[in-house]
Amino acid sequence: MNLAEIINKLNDAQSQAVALDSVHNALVLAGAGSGKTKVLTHRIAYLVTQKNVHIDAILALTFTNKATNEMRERLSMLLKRPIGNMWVGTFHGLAHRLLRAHPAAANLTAQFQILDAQDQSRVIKRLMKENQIDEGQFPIKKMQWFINQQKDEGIRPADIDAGSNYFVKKSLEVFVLYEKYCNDNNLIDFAELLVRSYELLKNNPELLTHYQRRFEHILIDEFQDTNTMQYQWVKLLFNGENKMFCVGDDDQSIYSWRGAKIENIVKLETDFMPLKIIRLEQNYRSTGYILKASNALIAHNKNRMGKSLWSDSGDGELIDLYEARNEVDEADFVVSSIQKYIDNGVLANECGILYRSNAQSRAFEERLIKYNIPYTIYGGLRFFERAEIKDALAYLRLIENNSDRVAFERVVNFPTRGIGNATLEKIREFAQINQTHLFQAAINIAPTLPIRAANALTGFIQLIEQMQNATKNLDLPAKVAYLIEASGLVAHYANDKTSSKTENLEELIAAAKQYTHEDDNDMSKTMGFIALASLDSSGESNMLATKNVQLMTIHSAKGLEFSHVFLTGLEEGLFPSRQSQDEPHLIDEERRLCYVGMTRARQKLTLSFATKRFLHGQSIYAYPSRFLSELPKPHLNPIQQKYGVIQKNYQQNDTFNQSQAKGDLSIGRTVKHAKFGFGTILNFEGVGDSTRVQVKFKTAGTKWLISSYANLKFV
DNA sequence: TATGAGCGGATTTTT
DNA sequence: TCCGCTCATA
Repeated sequence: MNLAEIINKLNDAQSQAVALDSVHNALVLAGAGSGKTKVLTHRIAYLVTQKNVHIDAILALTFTNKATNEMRERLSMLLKRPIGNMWVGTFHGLAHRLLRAHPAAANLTAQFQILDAQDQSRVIKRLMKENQIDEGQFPIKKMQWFINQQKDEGIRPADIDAGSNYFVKKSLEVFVLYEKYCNDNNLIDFAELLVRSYELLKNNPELLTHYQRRFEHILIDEFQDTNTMQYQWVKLLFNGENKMFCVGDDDQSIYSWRGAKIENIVKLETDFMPLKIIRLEQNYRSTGYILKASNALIAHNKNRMGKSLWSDSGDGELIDLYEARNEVDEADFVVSSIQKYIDNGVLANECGILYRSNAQSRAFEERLIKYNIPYTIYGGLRFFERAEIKDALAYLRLIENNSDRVAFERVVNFPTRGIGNATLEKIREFAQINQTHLFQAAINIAPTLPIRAANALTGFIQLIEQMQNATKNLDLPAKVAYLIEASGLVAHYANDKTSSKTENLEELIAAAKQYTHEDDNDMSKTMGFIALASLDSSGESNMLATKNVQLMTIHSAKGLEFSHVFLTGLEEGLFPSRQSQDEPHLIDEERRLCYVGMTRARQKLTLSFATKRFLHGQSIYAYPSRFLSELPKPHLNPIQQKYGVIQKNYQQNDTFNQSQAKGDLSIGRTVKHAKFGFGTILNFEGVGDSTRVQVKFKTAGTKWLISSYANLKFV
């Protein structure tokens, strides 16, 4: 491939980035639809074919497996060869690879296993029960959140000073128990993959030097999504000789609640000098009005790096805006519009229905069914997260490695075989005292048990041993095929005709057949497959090509595009969500989310909101989202409600935060509550006796109150 | 050990 | 309202 071939189809900014000199590190601010993946892949192709950089000297990091797969595919096409075990992967995937390559130096045995979020929760739950920590007071979710948050920041229990905060104290206690459990059982959770591989390099200078020298070029996708640990991780690999090439878009940062730090983009300027900032602002995706409206929206955010998308593809159609009476009306409008598009030749899978929260999908589903339009909903359990799949994998793990505790606990009594809690406790206790693993403990303890329990347990031990023997010489797919039968899983689900569990188990064999094992040389094929199941739980090497209308949250739509997009539920309290209402920085993130949603559309964008919505078992009245009033009116095409209700001129509510009179209630007004004291009205919704008021109290925090009960006094 | 009543909680979820 | 989880019961 020659230079012209690489550069030809790029615009100025893109080719400037691709052919950047060998002196600078780069921050490429790539707006939505500006050809970010193209720049990344072409940069690599440029380095390899023009600068004679060896492909092993390149480290390319993404966040999702989807992005990784796409990049690998495009790269092998550009380079016209398979890229095999080139270091192109997700942060977690490559961290995992490092640990597999050097387990001992990372204080792990070679058989260490990944603990996914579900397993993690189960472990925490057990530990809390064993140590009499009350789940009611200290919810498992919160404990799990606490632990992961610390790890994402690279914080170990020893680094935490709980002070006098009882909740932190207890959380720390759980953290300590959890960490001990993981260390004792060779378990690595997602966050730990990063921390541990970071420590591996940090504590082994010669290893670190090796990788610093090896990776002459480090490229990172979606840089705005890096968390503290990921930033530290790449910073550690940077020695000043090698070059960083970061691509990101601060306006599309929508995961700060998961620990992503937009500030990392700013830190680049000091930590990776000399840095060249390149902006990709030409958009190849959306038509003019969509782009201008999106620009206008995001301009309301403070602290941006600054960027303005433009396009030469013309204004296109105006953005439709529909005010629905309720969520059913909204769904009917959206689905009947889709029907019209389809009738006019638009492919159903080019229509995307986007919403803020999963609960909103229901109304759309019902309408789609009514109109007989096939649809696909994204979200929910993914293939490798399904119970029956995890059960099968647990058998596979146990056969592969008897000492796998998580696997043992999962299937020792599933399908049920009469091994109860009492027996299990004895096994755990024996293992603890004798410093052995559960399977060995089971073997030792079985003869000492009462006859029924002894038989049950011996049955399980023999089952595993027999499966081990039978599968010794089988390849992976045959192994899986054998074990789903022999374990009794297939039989267990056989008479369950309502679910697709049996089909899923069959599907697991297909997944095993497809698994290529090309880039995991440090593991056996079986181990590689097991790891893949944790690291890429989607179970699809590529996004399923469907002909269906696509329904998903805006978060999951990031990175996707549709010719026709419906961005729905644009109501205060829903989008932006109620939880973000008091916090300007959270509102900014909601606004970015809205920006992401809008910029998914190529040709046609339709926005909608409902004045009344049935949510959590009650009707909620809501105002149109403030984001709507931030869009330039000339770019919008308000659509008259189908049932002839007079449309309110919501655009008059230009600044939502300003006082909106409603009887005595007005936003910003000071009130006094008998118990909570003085406060300011932040918001209110509903009418008559069901009016709810949000008040920010000076001392009692922010609360929603029913105004007819709260007896607020105006001051 | 399988089922159902009763409960609390209900944004978003890359790995 | 609806889902997931716990606990009591047969």
